[in-house]
Amino acid sequence: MSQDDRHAPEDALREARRQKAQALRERGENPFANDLWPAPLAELGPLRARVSAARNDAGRYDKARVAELSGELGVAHVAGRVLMQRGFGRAAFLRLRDRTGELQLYLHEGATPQAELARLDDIQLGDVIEAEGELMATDKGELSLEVTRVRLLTKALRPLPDKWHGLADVETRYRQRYVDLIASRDAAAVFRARSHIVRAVRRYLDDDGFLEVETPTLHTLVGGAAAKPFTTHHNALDMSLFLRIAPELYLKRLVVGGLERVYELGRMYRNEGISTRHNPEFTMLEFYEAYATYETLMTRTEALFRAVDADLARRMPDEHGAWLRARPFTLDEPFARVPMRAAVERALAKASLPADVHTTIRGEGAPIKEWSRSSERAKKRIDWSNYLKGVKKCANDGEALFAAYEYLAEPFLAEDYTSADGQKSVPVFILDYPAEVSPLARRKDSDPSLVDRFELFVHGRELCNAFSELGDPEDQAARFRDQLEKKARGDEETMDYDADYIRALEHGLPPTAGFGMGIDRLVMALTASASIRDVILFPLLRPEH
RNA sequence: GGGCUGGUAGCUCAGUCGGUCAGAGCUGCGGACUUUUAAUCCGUAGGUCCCGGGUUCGAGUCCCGGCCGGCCCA
Repeated sequence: MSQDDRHAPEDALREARRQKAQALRERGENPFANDLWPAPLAELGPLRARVSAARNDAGRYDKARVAELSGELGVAHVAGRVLMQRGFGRAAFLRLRDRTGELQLYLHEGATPQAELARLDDIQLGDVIEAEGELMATDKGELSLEVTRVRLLTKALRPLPDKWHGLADVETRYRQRYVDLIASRDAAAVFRARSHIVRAVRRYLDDDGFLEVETPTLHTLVGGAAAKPFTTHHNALDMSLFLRIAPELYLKRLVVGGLERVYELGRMYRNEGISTRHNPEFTMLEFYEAYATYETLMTRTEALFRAVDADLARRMPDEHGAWLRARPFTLDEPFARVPMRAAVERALAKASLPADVHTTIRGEGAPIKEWSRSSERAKKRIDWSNYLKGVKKCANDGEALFAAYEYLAEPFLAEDYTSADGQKSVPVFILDYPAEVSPLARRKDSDPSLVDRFELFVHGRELCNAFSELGDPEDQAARFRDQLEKKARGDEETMDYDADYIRALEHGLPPTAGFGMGIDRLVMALTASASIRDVILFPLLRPEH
């Protein structure tokens, strides 16, 4: 505790709690104990599960059935945080939560000794307690522990948020996640889901013979993606370093080295703006598979999504049902596979625009005013001014196709590619990107201006980026040189020339396909979360004060 | 970076046209109640109305600036 805290006037709620703690101390008890009673702890979830057969459809428990089913259980020892408390004369109900679930504690004169009932005076919402008692159901059918012994373990000196509304202030939710996790079941569920999702991703890859590796996060060169890096410095070597923006080039070196199926799941750092879809540090999965193509990886992507979602459904069935309904997309139908050029053409048709807009716009005097009157979409929802600005910066046909895709097609993916019943969007693979915007991908054999690459969009949001890897060291060296030119022209999101990577390629990269996916965005999609901050425990915020 | 929007008790929120507007519920405290489900009932305490200026007889309310958020766009 700092000097300031100690001398600050304490609000009445904290003072009342502090006094209760002091009263305990004066009785020779510790309000911050760690000596639990020696009996082993029963977990609340399993305790509930034990008598689940006594539960009816309305969630009420049958008294007699509970007594029957909990027969040999005897006295159970439980511990957790007090979430609700109702005094009722010489009886009381407490709701207790541990990491596995919640259970009501029922204290009353019939079963609870006077001395134990008196201890309720010390216990408040938010406190951590232990208790002993037998499982029973109340007249109203609420599963309860009929308490014979109770004890405060940890006094909470701060009050919990509103018990009904919880913590609504989003800023406080992000800054004081510990409170959010106590007060909001939904928030806690998202982070449990995240853990299951990450493990399911690992399991999918492990089961298919992929090796998990760890590569450096401190890089001497910028590579593997188009993004601005954070910089730092190593004192002993007096050397500038970049926090990694992608692990790609290291992982492909490992494929050269014979680790033909590798993956890394870890934190990346990009020195860019913050939004509902961007946090400066985020978690990415990359995997590389030798003797595979981007076609292989599309099949894998669908399998991976479905495997992860099925796992989530098994582990969190109740929450998963709610997320499933909240999701604006479905994984039940085949993902759409659309070459970028076709996506642009289709989007133009949907906006009732001429089929050559994306080429005509590059010339002088493009009739944008006339185009924007073609349809509601063209008028209100296509950002012509930024599209035009973007087109002006394009140095070649490839970049122009990409700009057309970005402004004409991508904003409408969610509505243009829907399930058979039209109720939900389907995920869309956009394929065959221009080589100019894909410096690490292999050119298509049938059209060298394009590359064997896809990105996956789930309800219009980019989740994955994958391609058949460029194994030709000379082509790769030329692409690196292009990046240097872009940098010289002022582009801040370019890669450095990585000579060692070229040397690695000269030893021979087997035909390989590689895949990257934002884990945070995957969690957002599966849990129907609106902001990346809802799936990152401690998102970056400006400091308080 | 731009547009819109928010900040009132520990928490959730109301506060009209600038004039008894410093309010409610929860939480806390005191009390009643032996099966509650946001328990109920009675009583009570709790405020830098984000910060700083300005306009005004008078500002939570209007204006300007700042701080910290949210949403959308870049």
